Amino acid sequence: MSTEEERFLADYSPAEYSSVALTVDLVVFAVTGSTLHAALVRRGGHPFRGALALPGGFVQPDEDALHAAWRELEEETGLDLRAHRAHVEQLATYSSPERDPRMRVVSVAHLALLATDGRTLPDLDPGSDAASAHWHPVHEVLASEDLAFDHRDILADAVERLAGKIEYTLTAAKLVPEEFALYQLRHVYEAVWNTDKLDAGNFTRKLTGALTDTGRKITRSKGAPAAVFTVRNEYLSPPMTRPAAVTNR
Amino acid sequence: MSTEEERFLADYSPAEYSSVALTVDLVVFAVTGSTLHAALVRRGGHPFRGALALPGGFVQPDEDALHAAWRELEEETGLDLRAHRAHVEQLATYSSPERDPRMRVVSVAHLALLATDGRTLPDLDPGSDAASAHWHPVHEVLASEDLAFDHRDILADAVERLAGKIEYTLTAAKLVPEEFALYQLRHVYEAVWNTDKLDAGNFTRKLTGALTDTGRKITRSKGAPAAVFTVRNEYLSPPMTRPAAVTNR
DNA sequence: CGAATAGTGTCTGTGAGACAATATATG
DNA sequence: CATATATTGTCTCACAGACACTATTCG
Repeated sequence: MSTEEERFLADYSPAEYSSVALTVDLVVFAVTGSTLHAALVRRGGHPFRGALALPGGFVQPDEDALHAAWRELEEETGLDLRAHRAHVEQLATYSSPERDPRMRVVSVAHLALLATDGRTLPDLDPGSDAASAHWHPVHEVLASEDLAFDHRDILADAVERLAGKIEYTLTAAKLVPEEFALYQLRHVYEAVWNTDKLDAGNFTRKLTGALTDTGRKITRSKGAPAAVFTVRNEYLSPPMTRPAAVTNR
Repeated sequence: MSTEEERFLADYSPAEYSSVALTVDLVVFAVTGSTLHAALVRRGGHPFRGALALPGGFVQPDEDALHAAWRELEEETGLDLRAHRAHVEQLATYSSPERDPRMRVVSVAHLALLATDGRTLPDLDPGSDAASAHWHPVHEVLASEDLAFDHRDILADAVERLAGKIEYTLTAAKLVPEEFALYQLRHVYEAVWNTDKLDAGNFTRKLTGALTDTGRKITRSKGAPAAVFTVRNEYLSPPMTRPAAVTNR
């Protein structure tokens, strides 16, 4: 132990000081259609063999947790982050002494949002090892699947965080290309809130105030062409209101 | 290193694994009048000698961060938690490798709310050592004082978290006795939002829906007696709206 | 043309905010 | 009585939600 550390410990009384292994766990979300998906890993080894788990890894000595989250996002999913718009933010820290039966591991969970066009999910490194990540529909997983460690809690917390945050911010736009039509954004809201009751007309009216119209239009298979927008204002005022229906609080 | 740990590390590739010291930092809030106060410690030693800092301490091997926060709340402030209603929740984790110049310390910051009657602040162990905590007005400290480490960021994040949270929950009631009058709750909102523009009549109307009237009344120095309420519903729907004025975002 | 979709118009109910009015306490 | 305060009443404006309507595209 260095003298610096000894002086440090002298600051504290009593000096019970122990070290922990610090990891990040990632909740990686992407949307197709009106379904929210998460990138999950099937565990090959003990403990929780065969169960689904969140991707993650150690925080290194020279980086903070957010940096580790970005690095692991690239390493564990095999994503080319130059080709995909991505957003990462801290979720919460899980520190129960028993959360990993092997040793003390404290994990700073992060929320990662990947932009999609709403039709296909980003490729998750098909060539990597057996423990590579695959997309799973979130609300179905939460309803039926067993998850390793405390990853069910983390995943549920992540969904709730995102569901709440898109009420008063345009965080939903992180799940959609930089330029997007309103139906894409609407599908994100439906996917996160697990509902289909969003009136397209009212949705348009409520959101256009926070967006910039590029003047361009795009067309789907059928129907009138939709205007293409970019985000003007990160905050929504007044906020969107989540339908009371499917909300599981 | 135990065999368990070795097997554990084999899960990861590459196995760069390092340990960190894990601490909790506490943002302890209480309200008198319409002013939000935080319990802060004046640092005696290097680094940041003389600067104000948040109370905190190490997470011990057998406890999680929340438990450590409760323990440190009692130890560092000398508060008798049997005599004071208190609420503690996790805020965020601060993990920059340079946040403590002496060694790698990762801190899970927590928000602690102490109930007061709005007239006096809880006593902060007057008999303890020189580094004992004292109350400071939060918005003044943020405007003028230097804080040690990254504690200014943590304190500002805590205020913003609380300011946002009382918009859609009755978390403000954690800063007030279990049974309270509406003016007490209104003062909490004014203190946290750093404003005085809350109309008493409208405030009453908006909140009574989430409260239970005990039927009893209390009287201040002058004026009509105020009804005494308890919390019925933890969530506010529709939410309170924060006045645009003083909000510093 | 028929089907699907985008965006606008319209109506109604709810609630926020401003402020007046009333009731009730103290000194 | 003068003053302070709590609570209710009233009015207006803004907006959410429901839904009809129009315009525009594809097949």
